[in-house]
This record gives sequence, structure tokens and C-alpha cells, in this order.
Amino acid sequence: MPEQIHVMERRTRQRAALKEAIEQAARPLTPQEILAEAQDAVPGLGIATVYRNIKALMSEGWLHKVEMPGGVDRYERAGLHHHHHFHCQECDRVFDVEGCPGNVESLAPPGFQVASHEIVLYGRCATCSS
Amino acid sequence: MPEQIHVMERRTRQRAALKEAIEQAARPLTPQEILAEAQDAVPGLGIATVYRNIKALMSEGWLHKVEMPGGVDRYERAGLHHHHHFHCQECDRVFDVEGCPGNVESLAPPGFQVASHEIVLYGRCATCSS
DNA sequence: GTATTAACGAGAATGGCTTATCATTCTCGT
DNA sequence: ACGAGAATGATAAGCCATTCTCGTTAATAC
Repeated sequence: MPEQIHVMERRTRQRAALKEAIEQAARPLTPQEILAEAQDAVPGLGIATVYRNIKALMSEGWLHKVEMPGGVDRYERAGLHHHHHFHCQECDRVFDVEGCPGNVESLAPPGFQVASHEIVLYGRCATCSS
Repeated sequence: MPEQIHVMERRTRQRAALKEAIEQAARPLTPQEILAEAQDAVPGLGIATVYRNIKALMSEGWLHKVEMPGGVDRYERAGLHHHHHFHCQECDRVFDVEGCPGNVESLAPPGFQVASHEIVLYGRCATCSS
């Protein structure tokens, strides 16, 4: 009687390309951006695979969702230290921003409990400024 | 020959109710929230009318759009002084937050030009905390 | 009051992003 | 090399916020 071994995750070129694209970017990427990057390595890659793996990588804690105002969700490696984001109004890319003003919770009105916060800077990135 | 007089805007109960709801709320409202509030005054009011008037009030500068991460657009009176927002994770309402840490632009990396910024606090509002 | 026509209400249609379906391909333990 | 079934790719379907259509209502000028 053959043992039934449950394979939870297989190593595929697609998944490797997706993870590689995400790590190389070093900034939050939209599903479309992930697709475009990963297609350099795996030409036929489809958008469904991107979404499937985003969901999988999220649930295994490898990936983290970044929600930006008025835009689609973006994703970056989980486990990065506390940071914020810069949204370029020209190229629509989002970049990580180090540091935090601190003392942000004190802005909340009395009785409001602050669990976390997000700061988003808008403007033009270095590339679009030059 | 009757003169052709162009009426640009009529005073309707619906529009009055919408503006009233927005001013009373004193916080950014979603189209659905505006609808719910205004229906207290005008029961039959439809969602299309809400969107129509949002668009109109926006273009005449009376209303201002507030985009929140991972949510639908909200709207509040234009002309309010610089402030930020608190998003209650329990009731999903958004509140205004006075004050600003300042010195926020200095967070941006060299070469990045900051035009504006938004700070969003997450947690539980006073009502949901008690 | 009457005519004009902006504004309304209900529901259909649109447009995006995301998820589901399913036949096919590919990984991996044996 | 083989076989089970996980993963993929193409596309259909689902979701939803927003916009459009159109017959009806009602605000304004006279």
C-alpha cells in the first residue's frame, strides 16, 4: 500500500520568477507589475498564476499587502522593518521610504485607540524629477 | 420671441438633503453613507442622484475627495484646513484628525520631490472602543 | 397656471480587478 | 521512467463601484 504523501508546494519556474521579481524590485508592486517583471524570465506566464501565487505567498507569510489610496493593492516582501511609502504621481510607481516622524498616535482624538498608521508621500520620484 | 434663459442649477430637495448630510457628518462619507443619511430627509432618494451631485459639487469646488487605502472614495466639504484621517477597523468609518507631525517631506529620499502627504491612523474609534 | 427642461429614480450597462473553471503541463516521490 | 495530482494558462465568470439610459417628476421663468 503506497503511502499518501501530501505535497503542499512544488517548485515551479513561475513561482521562482515571481518571487525573484518581487525581491529585485525592492518596492511594492501591483499584480500587473509583478507579471511584467516575471515575464522576462517566463514569457508565457499568465495573470491568473500571479494572483494564485500572491494569495499563496500571502498565506505562508512571505508576502505582505500594501494598500494605497485610490489604487490597486500592491505587494512587497513581508518582514521589512517599519517604513512608509512614496507614490509618484507621474509614473504611478510606489517606493519605500525609511523613517517615521514618530509620535503619530498622539494625533488621535481622546478615546480613539491607534493600532497602526500609514504615511503616504505624493510627488515625483527621482527619475521623473530629472 | 421668448428669451432663452439658461438655468444652470436648480434647487432640489435631493441636493439640499445631500449637502446637509455631508455638513452634518463632519467626516468623510462614502456615497453609500451619504445616501443613507440623506434618505432620512428624502426617502425615495436614489444612488444615481448621489453620484450625480457628488460630481457636480466636486466641480463647483464645494466638495473634496478623500481617497483611503483599500477602500472606496469618500467625500467631505472642501476648504477644511490641513488635517488627516482615522480609519476605524471595526465600524469602517473615517474621522478627521487634527494636527500633523510636520517635517514629513524630509522622509523622502534624495531627488524625490514631495508635493503633498497623507497620514492614516488605524484602530478603533471612541464608540467602538467603549 | 403653463411651458420648458433640469433633475430625478430605477435599473441596465460599463469597466477594473480578482477569482473560478478546466484541459493540459510539469513536479516529484517511488 | 511512471503516475498522481499540484500548478499553469486561457478565458469565462464574478464582484462592485460608478456611470449611463430613459421615462417621469418637478423647479423655474413668464
